[in-house]
Amino acid sequence: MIRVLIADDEDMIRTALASLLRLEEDLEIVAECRSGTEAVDAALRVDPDVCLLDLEMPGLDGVEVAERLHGRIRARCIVVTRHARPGVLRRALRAGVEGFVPKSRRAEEVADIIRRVAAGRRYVDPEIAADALSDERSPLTARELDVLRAGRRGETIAQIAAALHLSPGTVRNHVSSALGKLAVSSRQQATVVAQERGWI
Amino acid sequence: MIRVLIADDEDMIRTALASLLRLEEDLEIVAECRSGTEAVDAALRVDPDVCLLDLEMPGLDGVEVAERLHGRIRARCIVVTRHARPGVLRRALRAGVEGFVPKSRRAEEVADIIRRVAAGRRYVDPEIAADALSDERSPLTARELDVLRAGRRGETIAQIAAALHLSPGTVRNHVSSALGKLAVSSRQQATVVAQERGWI
DNA sequence: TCCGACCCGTGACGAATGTCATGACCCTTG
DNA sequence: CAAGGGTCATGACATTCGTCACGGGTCGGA
Repeated sequence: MIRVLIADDEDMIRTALASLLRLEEDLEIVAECRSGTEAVDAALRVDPDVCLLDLEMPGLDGVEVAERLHGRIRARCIVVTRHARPGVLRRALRAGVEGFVPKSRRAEEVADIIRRVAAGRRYVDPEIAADALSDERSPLTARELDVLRAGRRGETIAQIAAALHLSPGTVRNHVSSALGKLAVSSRQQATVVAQERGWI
Repeated sequence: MIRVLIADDEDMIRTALASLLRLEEDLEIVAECRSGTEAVDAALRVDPDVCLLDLEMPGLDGVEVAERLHGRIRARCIVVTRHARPGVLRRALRAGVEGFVPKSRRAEEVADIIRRVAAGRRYVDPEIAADALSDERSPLTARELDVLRAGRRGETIAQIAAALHLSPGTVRNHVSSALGKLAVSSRQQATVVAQERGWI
């Protein structure tokens, strides 16, 4: 019996998937979560075999959840996303994710992907994988991405600095460096292009 | 037997819903469509009892599909949407839609809503309906919205001014006024909240 | 070993941004 | 008519932001 955690903030898709997966005799849904933080808590508590994580969630997104779980529990993570881009895939793989599925796949395939990942294999959507090979990687360093991510809702430099436990000056240096690489001139523009390319 | 057409461009949610509805003995899925135009064609061809239409679709959106079908066939339409807002609801009702369901509802409820609408009754999500009555309209003026829209990708004040044929000072005044109403302190934050509430 | 990259921090500078006061013009409404 | 709201504009002001130069630290690869 494969024990599965599902996290998606959209009730309709989450409950629909859960109902379908419950019909499978070898799968058991042990947790349904509607946010990233909820998913982390639940995963640490119930210790599932597989986590099916939506990427777009309030608070922590799917990849961030996988990062936090990676190494702490044995669960293997599958990230599901609406906008599948090569950059997101890379970020997910770096976070130790074992499965990557765009929502343009059919729901029927999800059960098989869960079984596959539970069996220790990986699953990466073939189309996205092909794109990822041919596509340019983010020129931004980890810290530069952190800073943009922490400021993506218009937070001030001071707030970003506090959130990342950095000095404001350091934050501005990272920002400035990122702006140069992206050839833009404001943080807001930088977050827009970074999001479009799936780097955040 | 209630004959149902489903239209949603996202394969995972559409196939998941279709599979669930197929389990209901009194429902029959007679068409699955991935775009608005496809939905119109299929509806005219198969003459379903109920159309379950996603709002966010490429080409024609759900409300536009309902408009085109209204009066031509007897099918009753239900619009499903991710971002349910009073404004959208008003538009849907004007288009002759009989059901309005946000994706924050559980999938299990969909079958009942379909039966209800097929029986000639209406279904409007209670929460959204309440919002619509209390009229949560934007406190921003037309110009303030224009300015935020023109700057939503991080454009500078000067660029916004040029785009709207205004003086930079005027733009800053509108921005400042909008920031006060939204209780935020930067343009980027303002665009984030305005977008979240569906005002931009 | 040294070099390069990334990371963290400081300080200073100019430019952009947001705030405020003020005044003008058009509307609509009472 | 008068009052009020929205629009447009100007100028002054403090703050924030992005840039630059600089120094110190770690770490991995040549």
